[in-house]
Amino acid sequence: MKELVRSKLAQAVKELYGIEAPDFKVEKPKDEKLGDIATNIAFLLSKSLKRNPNEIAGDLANKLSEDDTFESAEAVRGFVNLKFSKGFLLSEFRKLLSEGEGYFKEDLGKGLKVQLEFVSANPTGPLHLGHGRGAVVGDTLARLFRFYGFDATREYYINDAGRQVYLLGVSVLYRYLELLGEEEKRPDIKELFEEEGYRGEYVIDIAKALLEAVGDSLLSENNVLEAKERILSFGFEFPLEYTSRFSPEKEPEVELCSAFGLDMMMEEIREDLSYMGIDFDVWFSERSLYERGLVEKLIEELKGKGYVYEAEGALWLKTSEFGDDKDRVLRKSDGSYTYFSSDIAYHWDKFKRGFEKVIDLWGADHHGYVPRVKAALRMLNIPEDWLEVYLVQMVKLFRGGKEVKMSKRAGTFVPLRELLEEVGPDAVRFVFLTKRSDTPLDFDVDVVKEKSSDNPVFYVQYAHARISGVFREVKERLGLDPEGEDFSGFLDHLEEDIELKLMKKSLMMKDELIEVTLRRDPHLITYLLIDLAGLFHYYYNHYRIIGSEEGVMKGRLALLKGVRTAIGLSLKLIGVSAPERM
RNA sequence: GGGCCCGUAGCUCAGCAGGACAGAGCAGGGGAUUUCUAAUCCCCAGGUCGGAGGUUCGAGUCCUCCCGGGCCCGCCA
Repeated sequence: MKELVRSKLAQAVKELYGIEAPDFKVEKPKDEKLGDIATNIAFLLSKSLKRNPNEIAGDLANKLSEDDTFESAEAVRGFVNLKFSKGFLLSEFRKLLSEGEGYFKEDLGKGLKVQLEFVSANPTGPLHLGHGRGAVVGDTLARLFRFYGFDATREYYINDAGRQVYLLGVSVLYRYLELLGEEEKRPDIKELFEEEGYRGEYVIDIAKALLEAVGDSLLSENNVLEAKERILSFGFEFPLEYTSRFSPEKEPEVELCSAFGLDMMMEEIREDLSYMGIDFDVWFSERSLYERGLVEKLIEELKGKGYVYEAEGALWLKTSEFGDDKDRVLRKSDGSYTYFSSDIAYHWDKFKRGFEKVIDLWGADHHGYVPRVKAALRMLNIPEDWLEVYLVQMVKLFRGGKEVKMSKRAGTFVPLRELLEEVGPDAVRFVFLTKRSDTPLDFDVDVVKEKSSDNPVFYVQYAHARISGVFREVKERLGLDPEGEDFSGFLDHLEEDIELKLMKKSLMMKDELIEVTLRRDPHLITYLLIDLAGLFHYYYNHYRIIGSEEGVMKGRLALLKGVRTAIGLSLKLIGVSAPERM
């Protein structure tokens, strides 16, 4: 509707002054008493027309009051305030009723290929709350992008290369030996585990599964290949991708533990995500970049452009020439590559795969990492605005008014699964979207478990369920079917201001969702939902549907149907269920 | 020392590509239940938008400085 108003204003400016309108704002006024839509256009025109803003606003208001889209158009202190006419709102609302969710659609993306990379947690431990938040924000953005005509891909980057994976193997092996009472036999493993190992209980779980599958056959290095076969034939319910690819090189027993650990962890991560309703389209392996020689190729490419030099036995990239604080190491003096190298290679690969826009969600602790990646991309002649990075801040969990800091299972952090099991995916998703993702979030478990208006998730879902309840009741008592029958013709019978307001808010949801998408602010959807649900609850408490005069009742049923569509769609876009009853 | 983020009602936070008297929920006080789900609704009270300057017709929103809090500054990932 904003676009419609915008074009009418631009048209009016042209007719009145014979000039093109500047880039003006069309927005909801802070105070709804002022009207439905306001614009600052007169302020912007006042300079070029050399006239007082309020006079210009007056001209425009006069012009627009002739338009039957508007009930009124007024100039107030330089603003043009517009109020939609009842006729216009009714005809829009009828469109909503006949088109359903389709009414809210718009082809903004025109098929633009967008990739969203998020979560990408190291597969060396369970997902924690911060990962969950990134997952929800990323997935919601993906849903919005798809709804608005973008060709969006969800991708998870698996850091399955490098030292962390080796350390996972060491940790699993140590716990395995411990289970057999043999840890003293490998002082090298014990020492490394104690210094840098993963200490969470989940490693013991992996070791137990391993022990069950292979018995003590890993005690002797000669049996590693045999152990691999035993794992593969043991009948785990998850794909043993890493294990099956494993081939013995140096320290084969550690490597086998790594591979098996990766398989188990990735399975757990996939389960958590899918429990939250998130399915990735692509699981991209860091290791595959090395296997394809892409990291070497990248370095050759950068060398060819003259951005690489050698110093102190390492290979450096001149990122400082592109806005970074200092140059960064690509290849360490021991010959291994940094995470940075593979990460540039990864983004280079994304570019070559034809993504026209890439959005990364990273943990906020990576913020110092942004300039160097952007610097590298510029060296590769990748456009500045191709990559958008959003940082996701951490989540603190509160229970009984106190912060929950640790978990036995994960060690130093609270695993996402614990929260999911306690409050369910709907609450988790909703609450993760109640704050801007780049600021820290406090998650109060107790609030979300309450079944009252204190709990925003239930509050919104309840509005949806209530409408469904009315529809059920109408069907049973009167044999009417608001879902199937078309009552939109009875909207004329509605006389109350609040009914028009409910229509307006439902219709405006389209503009709001579009703005949320373009500004990448998915958290605002929860506020929009609370707002609309609140207005509905008020209405429900003050006006009866069943028992009103027949025309009014049918009009109200049509109204509720449209409101439910707006709520249902918004819930769907944030991935929260819209229950028929509660 | 440098960088990023934050500081809005007692609490948790919206609002920040400048705009009209600063919003919501919770907590606090008072009310509504012969009813389509009270898992709801209504009313009241509550703020010098951390502080000081600046830009502007107009600043919670932009700029500078200061104060307070969090996070990051590795040939780790």
